[in-house]
Amino acid sequence: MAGNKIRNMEEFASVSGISRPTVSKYFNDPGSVRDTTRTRIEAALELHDYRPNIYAMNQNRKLTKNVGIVVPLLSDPYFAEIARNLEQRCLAAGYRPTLFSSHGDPALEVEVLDTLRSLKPAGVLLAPLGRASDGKALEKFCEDVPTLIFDSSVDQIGLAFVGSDNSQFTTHITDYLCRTGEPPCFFEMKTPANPNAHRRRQSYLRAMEAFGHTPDVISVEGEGWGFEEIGLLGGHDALKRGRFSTNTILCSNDRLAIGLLTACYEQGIRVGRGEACLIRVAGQDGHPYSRYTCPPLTTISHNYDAVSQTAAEALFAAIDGQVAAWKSTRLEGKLILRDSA
Amino acid sequence: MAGNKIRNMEEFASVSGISRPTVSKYFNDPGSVRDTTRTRIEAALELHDYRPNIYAMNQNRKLTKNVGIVVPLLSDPYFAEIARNLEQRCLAAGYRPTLFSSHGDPALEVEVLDTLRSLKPAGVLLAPLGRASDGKALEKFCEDVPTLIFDSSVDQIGLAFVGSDNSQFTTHITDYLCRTGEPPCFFEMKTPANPNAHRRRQSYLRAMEAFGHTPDVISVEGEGWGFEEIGLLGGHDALKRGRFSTNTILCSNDRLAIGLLTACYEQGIRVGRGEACLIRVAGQDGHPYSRYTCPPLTTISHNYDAVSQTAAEALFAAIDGQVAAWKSTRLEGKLILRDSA
DNA sequence: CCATTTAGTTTACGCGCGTAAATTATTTGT
DNA sequence: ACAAATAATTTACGCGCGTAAACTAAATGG
Repeated sequence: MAGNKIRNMEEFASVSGISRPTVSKYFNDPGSVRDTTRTRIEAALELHDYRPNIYAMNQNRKLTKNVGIVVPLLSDPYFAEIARNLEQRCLAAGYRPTLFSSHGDPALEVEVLDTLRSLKPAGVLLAPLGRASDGKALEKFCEDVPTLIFDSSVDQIGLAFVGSDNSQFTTHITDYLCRTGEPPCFFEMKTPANPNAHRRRQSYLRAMEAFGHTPDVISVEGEGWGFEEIGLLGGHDALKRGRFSTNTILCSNDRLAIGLLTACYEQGIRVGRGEACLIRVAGQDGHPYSRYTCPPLTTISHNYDAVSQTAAEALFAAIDGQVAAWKSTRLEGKLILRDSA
Repeated sequence: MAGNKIRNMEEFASVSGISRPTVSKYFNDPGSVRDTTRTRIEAALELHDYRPNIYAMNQNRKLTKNVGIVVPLLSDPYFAEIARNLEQRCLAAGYRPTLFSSHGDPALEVEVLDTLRSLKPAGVLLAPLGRASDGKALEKFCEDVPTLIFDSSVDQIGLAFVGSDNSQFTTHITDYLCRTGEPPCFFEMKTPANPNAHRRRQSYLRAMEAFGHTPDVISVEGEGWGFEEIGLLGGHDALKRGRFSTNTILCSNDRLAIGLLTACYEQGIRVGRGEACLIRVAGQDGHPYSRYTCPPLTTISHNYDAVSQTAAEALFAAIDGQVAAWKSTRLEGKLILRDSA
């Protein structure tokens, strides 16, 4: 870490007393050289602070160590959190993660995939935009680059899919709400960006039927990824019109619930399970901010750790050449009881 | 976009009827070749869908087109938003932005800078962690790589600093609060991660003095970047102990305010400017979620656009060789009046 | 201790492109 | 139309490393 400027691997090899091809092997996989050799190289590294030129490294390597992580919207703390989690796992596994956000824009998503191609990544962890995605482009990309799809699935593309079991989410929380009070209405976007939303509505309908209740779905207008805003406006409208047939509202996702809670507040409608409360509101996702709504939001949370671990490990296995048939893994969520329902 | 696989620039040059060095020139700067030549190359591009190998490109180029964007915590929507803004500007200017987060960890920040070095970026837009940053490491990095510091300044390192005028923020919103009700107490973290927090406290003290009021600073315990949590716990504690000497609380930042609002809610203390409200709460930053708190948060907002535009343009100018003495640009914030104060 | 396996060394080539120098072709201005 | 200026071509080299082949040295095992 201290000394002389080493300009390339040749020079570093000579000062470390090891031949360049062996040093090269070391940098590709430190475990592939003998202990004594590794020790000598690492001793030299302490003294001379050399790092291989990544451009030269990746130029001819069949496989780089790059891994792309793509999320639909990085400014959504849910995706930011899962991206962070995936990033750490990539680093721990010796890969070089690079983070991309589609910013909610299908055209940008395609551009991101294009950029990613030129990085020649060993693999990609991709959470598609969903409905709005350019399906053909995604499919083509998955043919060229080992890609694991997470969060929301699109056909059977890529190596595999890992996400949450949205049906279980909705069934479970609907069950909870039914057991503890009036059966819930379902508050959602009319044209959701994400396919998970459809699964959740279907599960709500099935669950309500199974429990012998009449479902009531309130679909609000609004395009794009500004869910809080949509929940706020749609919530105001639905509340004013008395659109909710029971005193309990299950939101399709937490961000929508955050907007709805604000609408309730602004209309002076007290939310929660206490005596003075008029309605109950629950969300779905376990959004990082759900703890800090007023009242704190009852929700069913993704298992962030398990989703990212399963996704990362599946990708790494595929990169290591372990072939596996396409499969879909959907992990259960955990109910988080707070004051809102 | 349709056809044959072109393997390298040589092949592409031959199918486009232009010599390779000229094609190389084109890719480095499309404007550097004659119109007729550019047209021919672009026609060939339509047919053959070729992109230069970025690793080979960057290997010998003195300057890559890479730009690093580093923020302290990407899961904070404030940083996510400003990062997105900067990213777009880099793309528009023909650079290849890469996003990094220090995840609130000084050790990770150093690692990020190390990774960045190996990318040989043309420039870096860096928002340091602040107090916890390894100052020596930052300084050394700035000597090696053209770096523009934004959001929070650390000495006089890098090309320049661009951020918000935190003194103006606090003075302005303190003034507003004094004019519309009781003068505010100041709610902050005892050991804030960010130097902006110190500026804000100082400005609060000065402003209160100037207005002839007695300042009251409530500094709560708590380490790290979980500001909402710190605001929640510290808020509960301060409320229970009656630590606030007036009915108005100015928070050092919006995330702290979000936690405090939750604490107020949980203690049944109604917040706002209405009749039935016991206290007023205001924040600082213009956090993306501040619109959705209950009540919606009165705050003073960063000028996201202006900050990122100024920062990006200053960096691009420096990359283009325009030398300029180090300077600090601090942009004014805009008061956003909502129901909380 | 010798035969066998495993790891390191030498030598050599090539990846895809940047870039420089010398030359030739094309565009300007007048 | 011709000289001057500008742009493209040809030729050639090198960047820093991956990687393959043939060889030699070191570890292993019975």
